[in-house]
This record gives sequence, structure tokens and C-alpha cells, in this order.
Amino acid sequence: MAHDSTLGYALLGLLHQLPRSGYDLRKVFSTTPIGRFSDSPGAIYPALRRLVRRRWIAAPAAARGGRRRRVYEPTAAGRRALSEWLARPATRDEVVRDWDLLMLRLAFMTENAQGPEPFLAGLAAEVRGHVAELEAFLAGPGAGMPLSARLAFESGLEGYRAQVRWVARAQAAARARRRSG
Amino acid sequence: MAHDSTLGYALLGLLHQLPRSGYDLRKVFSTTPIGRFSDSPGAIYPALRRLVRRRWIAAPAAARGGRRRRVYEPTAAGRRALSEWLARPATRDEVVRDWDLLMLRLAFMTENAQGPEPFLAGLAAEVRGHVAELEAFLAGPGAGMPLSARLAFESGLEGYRAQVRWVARAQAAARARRRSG
DNA sequence: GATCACATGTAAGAAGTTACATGATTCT
DNA sequence: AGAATCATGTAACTTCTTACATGTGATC
Repeated sequence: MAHDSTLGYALLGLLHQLPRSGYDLRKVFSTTPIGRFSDSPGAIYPALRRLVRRRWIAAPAAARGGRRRRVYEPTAAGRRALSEWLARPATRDEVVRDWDLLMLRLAFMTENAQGPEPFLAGLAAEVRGHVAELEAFLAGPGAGMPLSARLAFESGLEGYRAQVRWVARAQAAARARRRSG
Repeated sequence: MAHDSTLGYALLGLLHQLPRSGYDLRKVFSTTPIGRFSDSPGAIYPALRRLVRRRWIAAPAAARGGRRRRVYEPTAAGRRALSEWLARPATRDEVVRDWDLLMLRLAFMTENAQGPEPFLAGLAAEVRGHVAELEAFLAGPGAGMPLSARLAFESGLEGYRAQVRWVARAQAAARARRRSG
């Protein structure tokens, strides 16, 4: 099954938590600092129609005539698509280019059968590997960078090092949760 | 002057360091982990033509006939545009949605008159403000998030906390550099 | 019945992606 | 000459942005 955009999965996950209207979804984005999604109608409504076209969500007939509030909820296929997406392990490419997408996946993982532990294990490996790559670059070809460029590079490196520490704590928290029920 | 895309500024900055061809620029992106830019020709060449259309870069006539290597360099207007861009202070919105763009600006700031210190000062204020916002959310409306969602939120928070520490060190490094010449 | 908040939609354009096409040079 | 590599270009598609348009219900 072809995949949707980050926004598409964000909407699908939110609708899985609770059926909502496009307007509700916009308010989620405009009132919480959860992601970096735009609350613009020009993004949300087309994304919803995309999901409808894929038959991942549906609005229970109702609300004919005029433009009333349309509440969407996932179909069986939509729930399946969400599950499959949540089960995907983190790739190196996502670590480098799409960290937000990985965190979105994690955020919805409570709804998942296995819980976050397998995902976090894979993520830990990939993020450590990426830090090693960045460190190798800094020690090798990147050694002679001018001050500002080196500072900018170190910002990225420090960000990923923080994620290495975070993921270890996250794994511990998930383990503790599983043991204590 | 209207602004260009992140990729456009990346190209402009690189060409300011050293005149290059599109192919050279692609290799920069494919062989260094500096940014998250794609090395795809479908992004690079149209972006170069955009910069040419704006008269920010030019390829010294030469290389007529057939498809030979075309080496671009910034025009006077291009250098001016780069300078103005580098002089822009970091905004909160960029901190939240476009950290990479800020780091790109910093990376080219060695070429700048003032050096990175004013930029870093503004950046420090904005990133601290954003951390405070995230902490307020976690303590207030976000207090009841399920485990996975909270972990994902904390990943973001820890990333920004790491940037608060990084920016303090970066300011110290820039100060030390200025004093010691 | 005017006005405001709720709610959805759309058009135009920007910029990227993937995949393909093609010319020029160098190496064997 | 053939193959690999250097080098540029383009078409189709996707998705987002900004800005505008429009309908519906509640309140004054």
C-alpha cells in the first residue's frame, strides 16, 4: 500500500483516537505544540479527502445539504493501514531526514499491539549509527570547517546526541511500564 | 526582495565560498552530512535557474554549444542578497519550524561582516522561550498524555534543551574567537 | 436582521520527488 | 569503438502555502 504524507498519518492517528471534524483537527494543530503541522484549511481538507479517496477514513453520511460539520472516523482498512505503519521499524533515512515522522509514529504507538519497545530498540541502533557517522565526518573531512560552519554542524550533532540519551530513557520507561502493568 | 527556498540559499552560500557547477553542488550534498538536502538533479538544476532568473548568480558565458560544465558564481546582487539574509535575526517561527534554515544561515556567517554573535544572541533568546513554552504545555494541558505520546513530546523537548546548551557554548566560542583574533 | 464564530472549500503557485532522457569526455 | 563517468535537463506528480470564497448557526 502506497504511503501517505506525514500530515495524512497525523490525521489518521488523531481520528483513530477520537472521531473529529476537519475543524477539530485544525484546532489540535493550532492549540498544541505537538507537531509542526500547519492548521491551514488548504492543507487539512485536501489531506482528508485524500484519506477518504483511499477509504482509510469516512464521514458517516449525515450532514447532507450545505456545509455542515463532517465528523470523520477511520474505516477498518484505515485502522489496518495505521497498524502497519506503526509496525514499521525506524530507518536510517528517517533518522536523518524525517525525525518528526518517527516521533509521530511513536506518539500513536500506545494504540499499537506490541507497544513502543521494538520500535525504540531499532531507533536506538539507527540514531547511534548516525551519531557515529557525524563524529567520523567531524574528525575526518570536516576537520577544517570555519567557526560558524562547525558550530552549525555541532548543533546537529548535539541534537542527535540528546536523542541517544533520550531513547535510552524512553526504553527504560517503556520497560518499567510493561513490568508494572 | 522576496526570499528563496532553503535549497536556494544553500546553493547561493556555497557558490559564494567557491564558484561551482551544479554537479559539484550535488556532490557536496551527496558526500557530506552537512544538511538534509537532496542531491537530485530535479531539485538542483531548477533551483540554479531560479537564482539565475533573479540575477543572484551567473555562469560566465563560456561553455556554449552542447551540455558542458557550467560554473556559476554570485553576482553583486547575489552577494548583497546573501548578506541581507545572513543579517536576519532568528525568529520564533524559524526555531519551531525551520531549525535547519537557521543552522544554514549560521554556517555561512563566517563570510558575514558582524560574525555570528548577534545572531546567536537572538537565537538563544528564542530557543529558551520555546523551551519554556513546551515545558508549560507539559505541566499544563499536556500532563495527561499517554506514554508513547509523552515520550515523543519529550524527544522534542530534549532536542531543544540540547540546543539551549549548545547555543551557550557557541556564544562562548564566538566570543573567544573575537578576542583572540 | 446584522454580525460573529463555526466550518468547509478552492485556486494559483512554489518547490520538491522520482524517473527518465541525453549530451560530452575519458578510459581501456 | 564501447563503456563508464561526468553533467545537465525535463516531465509528471505530490503536497504544501497563501489568499480568497462561501455557507451555517447562534447571539445581540
